[in-house]
Amino acid sequence: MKGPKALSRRERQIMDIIYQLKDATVAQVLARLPNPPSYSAVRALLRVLENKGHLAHKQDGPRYVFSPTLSRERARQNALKHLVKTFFDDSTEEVMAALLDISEDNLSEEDYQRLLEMIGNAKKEGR
Amino acid sequence: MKGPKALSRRERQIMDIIYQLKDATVAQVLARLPNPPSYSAVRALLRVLENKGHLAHKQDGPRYVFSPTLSRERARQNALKHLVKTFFDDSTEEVMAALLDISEDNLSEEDYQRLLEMIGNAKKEGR
DNA sequence: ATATATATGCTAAATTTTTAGCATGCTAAA
DNA sequence: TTTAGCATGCTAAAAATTTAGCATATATAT
Repeated sequence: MKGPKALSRRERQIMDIIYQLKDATVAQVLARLPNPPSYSAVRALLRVLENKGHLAHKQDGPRYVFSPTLSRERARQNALKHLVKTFFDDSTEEVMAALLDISEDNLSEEDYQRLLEMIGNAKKEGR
Repeated sequence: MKGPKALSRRERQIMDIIYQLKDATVAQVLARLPNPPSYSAVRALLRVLENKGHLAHKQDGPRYVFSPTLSRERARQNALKHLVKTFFDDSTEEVMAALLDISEDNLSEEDYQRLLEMIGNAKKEGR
């Protein structure tokens, strides 16, 4: 049961939507897909993703609710590592700079304070 | 020409490779592709990406060197924003935590110092 | 109880992606 | 200069993805 890691275009879009929502019904996915195809098409894709082992579903009343099989934490780590390697030469500092750049409008005094503390703690523990 | 943003599986793989290398020849891309196809196949994909406006090439001696049309900075921002939204609920702090987590083994005392300074500066300017 | 709306299961077709192959040109070395 | 080695341009087939449609079940409201 070896799955190739690389998802197709639609599969990737769907996984992203579900990671964002934590879990989702067919209708929720459909509503968020760009150039949305038919309801049937979305169901087919979800079935494919489930067969590939990327999603699982549970019944919720009359409908299915799909969620990722990989934990959010692991998925995050993988995605972040890939990003850092692809766009930032594995430089933590450059990522930090970019992160502060895209965040700055939304950060309060207290937010900055917490960020400083986080790094302070990491510094202590990480040695 | 306005192209749809969503790339196919191979296209995405190739773009990632080129973003990582800044620019690349056919051979370089081929060498890094998982389950590498033929040389011809890679060239075809590069041509497609160029037609879609994602890549441009310049001649370097006998061969082509391909590079992204979108600036590294913009590409970074887009990718980071997408990641933060998809996996971190748009929470800067959670991203920071994850970043520190995957980085901690590689950070020196001085690195931490610089990170603290960066945030200190952002705090000042960002208000 | 019946009609309506919304689900899923399954199948097959349309489209896109991915790939390889052949022809040709340019560079470099014998 | 002739030849071997790579490079590209182009074309078309193979494979995978993406899509829609029909049959059927189930809940909901009239």
